[in-house]
Amino acid sequence: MPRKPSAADAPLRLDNQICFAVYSAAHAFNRVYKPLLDRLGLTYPQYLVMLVLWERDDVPVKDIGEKLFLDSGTLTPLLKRLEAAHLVKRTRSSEDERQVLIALTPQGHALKDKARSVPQSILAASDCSVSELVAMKDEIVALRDRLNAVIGE
Amino acid sequence: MPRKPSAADAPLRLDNQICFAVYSAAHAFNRVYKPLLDRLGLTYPQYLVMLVLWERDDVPVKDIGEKLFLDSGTLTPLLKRLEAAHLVKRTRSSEDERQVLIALTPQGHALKDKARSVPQSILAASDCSVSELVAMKDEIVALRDRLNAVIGE
DNA sequence: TCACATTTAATTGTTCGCAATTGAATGTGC
DNA sequence: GCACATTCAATTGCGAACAATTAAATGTGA
Repeated sequence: MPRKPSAADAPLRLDNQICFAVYSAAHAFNRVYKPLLDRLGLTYPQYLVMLVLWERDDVPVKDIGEKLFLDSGTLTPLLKRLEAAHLVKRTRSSEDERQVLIALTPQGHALKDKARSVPQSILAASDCSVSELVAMKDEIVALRDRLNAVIGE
Repeated sequence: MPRKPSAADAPLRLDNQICFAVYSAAHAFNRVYKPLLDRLGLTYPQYLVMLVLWERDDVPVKDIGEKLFLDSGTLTPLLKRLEAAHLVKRTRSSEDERQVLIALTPQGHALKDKARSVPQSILAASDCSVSELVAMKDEIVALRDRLNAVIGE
């Protein structure tokens, strides 16, 4: 027998879940990015790694992982693919042989110029003012940091 | 030679990307959910499918996909795992043999009661008022829908 | 009716994402 | 100096996520 919607079920309703909003928005972003990044020969996570490296080059895997909240199980194969694409070089640090330093190749540096049009296209797809987006971003980052604080206890 | 931060690079800076905020928040949610869902024997995407089915049972794969923005390449193996866990049953529709209908088993129905504590735990981890979360959720959903609108053109 | 397009799941192959483990390098306390 | 713990990247195994293709069922137009 069909049950009428119960108030007790409200917390379990899909449309009431902020996590699903975030989850589905992440996928929507990914789908908007895909055609843009295809032209650069990058996936979205690879693009994030490149953003890190364009800010600061020659960093250990661990640093990239801390900035992107990813571990070596994700980054090691991803970085090997970037190396196979001649965008980065992986070399063991001579000071600390445990570390692997990731450095951009000339092609990796050059790709930055081709990437400059990407944020503009995303902004257009968002159909939203910059100030609104910045405000949303700050709220989402604050929420993320509160969630991450709970994990680390 | 180290370059000083250039204003022209601001759009490419990781911390300025709303997409990264959303992406990393989704992962943070997933990490908070993991221990809660482990007790139910579900992954987060499986939990989303169960949320859909707890609202309405006996639906074709396509309907689940439309609600969750997922395709059969993701859902078919996921639903087979839920079937292997005895939470759902997959049967071809007799009216339209192309469709596979997904129905909850008694265990699948029963799991709903065990899941009721999950949203409360997430709310606590968010460390945020319900009204703030609802406002954020609505903004994120609106953004997601604008992004999805761009894709479908 | 019959050729044709459309719809629906399933399948294949590639790339993430993470838990758990491994192994080498480094740091430490005695 | 030496046992011990810690750090770091790599590896393995599993579960998404999606593009592209396949195959079967259904719908449509002439």
